[in-house]
Order: sequence, then structure tokens, then C-alpha cells
Amino acid sequence: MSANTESQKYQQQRLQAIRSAAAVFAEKGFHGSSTRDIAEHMGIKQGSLYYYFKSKEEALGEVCLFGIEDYVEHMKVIAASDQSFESKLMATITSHLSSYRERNEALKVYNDERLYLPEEKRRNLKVLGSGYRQLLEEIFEEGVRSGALRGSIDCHFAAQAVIGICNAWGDIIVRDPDLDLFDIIQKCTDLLINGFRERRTIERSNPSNNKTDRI
Amino acid sequence: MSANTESQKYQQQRLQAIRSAAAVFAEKGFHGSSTRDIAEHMGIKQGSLYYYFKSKEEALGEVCLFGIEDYVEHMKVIAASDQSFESKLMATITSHLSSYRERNEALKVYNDERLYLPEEKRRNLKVLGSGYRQLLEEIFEEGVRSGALRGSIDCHFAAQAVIGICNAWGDIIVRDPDLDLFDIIQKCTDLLINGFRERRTIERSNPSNNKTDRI
DNA sequence: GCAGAATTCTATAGATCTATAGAAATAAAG
DNA sequence: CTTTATTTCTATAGATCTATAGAATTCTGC
Repeated sequence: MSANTESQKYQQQRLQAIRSAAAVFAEKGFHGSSTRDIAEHMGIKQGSLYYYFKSKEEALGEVCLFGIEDYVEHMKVIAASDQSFESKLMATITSHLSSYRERNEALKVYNDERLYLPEEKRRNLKVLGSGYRQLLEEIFEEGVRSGALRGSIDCHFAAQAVIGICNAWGDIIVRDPDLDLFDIIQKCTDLLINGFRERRTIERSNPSNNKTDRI
Repeated sequence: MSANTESQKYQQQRLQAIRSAAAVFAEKGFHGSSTRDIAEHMGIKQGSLYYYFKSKEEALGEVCLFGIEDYVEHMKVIAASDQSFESKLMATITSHLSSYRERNEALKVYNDERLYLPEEKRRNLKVLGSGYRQLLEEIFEEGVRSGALRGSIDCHFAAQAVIGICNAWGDIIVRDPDLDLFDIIQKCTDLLINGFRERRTIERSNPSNNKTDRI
């Protein structure tokens, strides 16, 4: 009873249970899903689910954690890489939107249902989530320092805005599988970098002078 | 029993019931809210709620409708007004974010819970929702025609992006009442119009030549 | 104050749903 | 083949929750 929780099969099955919970929660929401729904999704009976979870709430916690873990890891790789600001931004958007397309329902559950977790678990997840935002924020700060971005931008706002726009499009992508993912990635990146305004301007075009001092 | 549904008091109380349902649904989600919660919020007993709604689902439908109605009306006014693209965009963002700040919980419910409605009601709401997006899209198209916006932008994408970013910030605003609404409105507008990139460019500054032909 | 209408209440049927206990089945090991 | 551990099942207690029926109360106009 205590030794088995380490067994390989148990861990595999538990992972399967987390995936099933993710799929069901993503579709019906936490309160709209019953433990019977989840069990059915993984092909066992309702009562058997409690071999893997102490409670329905624990299942939600595991799904949320599962949803954001890799995600933050991936962001660390992007942040640490040696690319231009623009490439990093695009990589971030690609990572975020691809998650949704790959039916990473767990990420959706993290976004939409985590507030139904008890205070403490929510705080733990918040640490991970703000780690993600923090990394993105640092990418923006670096962009400002390198002169790629306007010095006037609010990096906290910017990071939040990127996450917001990605989540919004993520939801749309999930519902419409015909959408061209790469097209949207490009348009999001373009919007965030260039905005929508027509530029009646002439490029000064001295690419060597990249660093501009600013206050 | 049939005549009273026209009475003034009935309509007032029913409106109150819709507001209560909106508040409770916004906080706990549709499936996480009980009819007891809603009734308690408006100071009556659970059973009495059914004097105003045929079912819990009907309540959700009414809340969603209530949430988006004025909203679309307001958008019509903005779209029909005689302002620059930039002003219209800012007015749209202001309208959207103010809604959230004014605890228009119904709008949040529309955004997050409408998919739990039966097929038919969802379709009816979709008509309203896409009317909203359509108006915003037309504002963008007009912006392109007038030369204020790049000819290369995808107006459908743009409208969707604005809605997405507003919803994302709306959620943040609701949770953090200390945030400066006007500051966020300005930053959102600025982002959408100008993007984040530093411009190593010189304005040509001939404001008279507003219309530029494009393919 | 009274009659009828409008509003709210109490009580409950019937259908969930979560979590637990213990039996049954399956797999692993000697 | 037998014993033991792991996994799944059945059955159910106990706590919801929605919706309805009919009684009780409050309001309105005379």
C-alpha cells in the first residue's frame, strides 16, 4: 500500500489519469465534470479513480501543475538562448500556441480552472506562473537595453499583454482546427513588434549603430 | 399568472435576479454556483428563484444576453461616430475595460460560461458577438482605407486580437482594483497602434497627404 | 377591512455526485 | 500451484442540487 506508489505501472497509470482529467476538465470545466466522466475517459470505473487521487480537487491540482511545468521549462530555454529579441518573442508565441494546438488541455485547465483550487495550492502554482511572466518580462527588458524596443514601454504590461493575446488566440485555435497556426504566430509577432499603424517614415538605415543610449 | 409577467415590479425584480446570477456565476462559474447561492445573493429563498427563471440554464442565458447587449449597442455608437481610427480604437478599449471595472460581471459570464448553454441559445448569442467583432473589423478596414493603418494587416485577425487583449486585461483588472484603468487603456492603444519596436526612423511629417493609394 | 392578484415561503421528490469499504480479479514471485 | 501484492470493481452512505407543488404572506384597488 505504501510501496506500490513507486511502481512504474502505477506512475504510468496515474499520468494517464491526469491526462484524462485534463481532457474532461478542459471540455466541461472543473465543476461541470464528474469523477465518473474522468474515469470513463480512461476506461475504468468511477470508484477506481480514487486509487490514483485522494480527491477530485487533488486531480485538478495535478492537472494544473502538469499543464504549466514543461511550459515554464521551455520558457527558461528560450530566455537563456542567444537570439535577437524578435526571435525570442516569436519563439515564446510559438511555444504558447503550439501547446494549445497539441491539445495540451492541461494548460487550458491551468488558465481557466486554477482559481477553484484551495488557497495554498494556488499560491504554489502562482510561483511557477509568475516565474514564466518574469522570464518574459526580462526578455522585454533586455530588448529595451539593446535598443530593439522603445525605452518608454512598460515591460510588466508588455509581458502580461503577450500572455493575454496568446491565451485568447489559443482558445480560438482549439475551437477551429483549420486555422493556420504559423500564420497566426507571425501576425501576433508582427502586431506586437510593429503595431498596426502605417509608417509614413523613411528608414535611417544605419544598421551598425544598434545601441542607442537612453535615460 | 400570465398577466403579471408584464408588471413593473416583476420586471425590476427579474432584473435584480439576473444581476445576482451574474455576480454568482462570475465568481464561482455556472456549474460551481447553486440556485441557493443566487437566491441568497438577492435575499430570497432557493425555491422562489423559479418565479423568475424556468431553470438555472435560463438564468445563464439571460445573464449572457444582458452582458453583451449594451455592449454591442455601445460599439454601434462608436463605429458610427465621426472620429479618427485611433480615437475609435481607444473608445472601444475604454468601453470594454470600463465594463469590467464597473463590475459588469455579466460580460465575464458571457465570455467564460456561454459554452454551457444549449446549442440554440449559443447560436443566438453568437450573432450578437460576431456583430460586435464585425463592427470592430469595419473600423479597422476603414483605418486601412484612410491610410492610418498598414495595408498589409488582416482586419479579422486585428479585431480578434483587440478583443482578446481586452478580455485578458479585463480579467486582470477585476482581480486587482488598484490598477490604473486609464493607464492600461493608453498602453493597450499604444501597443496596438505602434507596437513595441524602437523606430530608428524620421517622420516625413506631411500630415496633409493622408490618403495613400495601395493595391 | 376585503377580495383577488402577486410574491415568497416550506417541504420534498428524484436525481445527481463524492468518497469509502470491502470484495473480486489480475499480476508477480517463490 | 500457491501465496502475496497490486489493481479494479461493486455497492453504498451521506451530502448535495434542481425543480415542483401547494401553503402562507404581502400587496393593490375598492
